[in-house]
Amino acid sequence: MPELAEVEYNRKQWDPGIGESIVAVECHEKARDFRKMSASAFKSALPGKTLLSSRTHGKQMLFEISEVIWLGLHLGMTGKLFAADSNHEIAKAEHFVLRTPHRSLVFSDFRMFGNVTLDETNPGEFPVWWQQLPPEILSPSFTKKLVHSHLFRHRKSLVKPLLLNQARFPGIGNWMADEIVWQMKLHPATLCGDLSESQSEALWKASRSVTRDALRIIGTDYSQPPASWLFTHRWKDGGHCPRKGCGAELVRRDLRGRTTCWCPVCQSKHSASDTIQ
DNA sequence: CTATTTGTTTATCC
DNA sequence: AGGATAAACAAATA
Repeated sequence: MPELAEVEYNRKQWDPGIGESIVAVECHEKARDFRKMSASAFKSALPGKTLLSSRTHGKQMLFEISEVIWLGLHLGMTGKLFAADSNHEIAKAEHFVLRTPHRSLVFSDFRMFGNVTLDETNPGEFPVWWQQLPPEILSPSFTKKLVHSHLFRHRKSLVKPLLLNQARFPGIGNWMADEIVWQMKLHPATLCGDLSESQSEALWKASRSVTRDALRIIGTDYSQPPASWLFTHRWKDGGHCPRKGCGAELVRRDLRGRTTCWCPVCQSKHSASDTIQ
């Protein structure tokens, strides 16, 4: 379930291996996750190097490895990272394992929508693709004005699909997008161009608060969010709106290819151009 | 057996 | 030209 908070949680699962040397790499040769490189090049690049640090940006992860190699990972739909014993046996869905003297760092992804990259740079430099990532939701440059310009540029788009656009809202995924519009009482199929000035500001604020709360609760130890979040009620039919004094039955419907859950009472349509088929 | 899935890229259309 | 959209990708689970 990797959106930015789940990605941050997964990144930390390899922390026990920071500072350790990589003595061997095992991988499944034809794993689709190696779409931008060959598995054999991947296998030979890392032994003898040391895992130095890690960071996330939205749903992207970047692991720094000695002599300036950068391991980029994306978890796709079902990717997971974990640390296991050094004698851990590589399973079918595990696309690679980094062996250190003390443990195995595992990348597992049964649906294979993930992605693996290696980049080499000069000391002190990040890979070009990393430098070009858009401003993170909680960064100072993710301003109210920036969100407003996104809404204007994509004025013909529906608001929920825009929230899933990684070039604009990096790290937001399906449940966070639903949570954001639910929090601001906005119908997910509202046309971006129909949002008022105050709704634009509310969208900026809600993006940031949902991001902050998700990182705090899920990103630290994968805790279950409280029952006051839409999150707790959105996964199957028959859930009820957790907002105080509401309790209406939630609607679950496909919106532009993604299952979307909203409260028909709190998030009622408010313009003729709101369409959901 | 079928329907569903927390993501992204690609092709196509406008 | 740039943006919106549906389809494709793959495999497990209900």
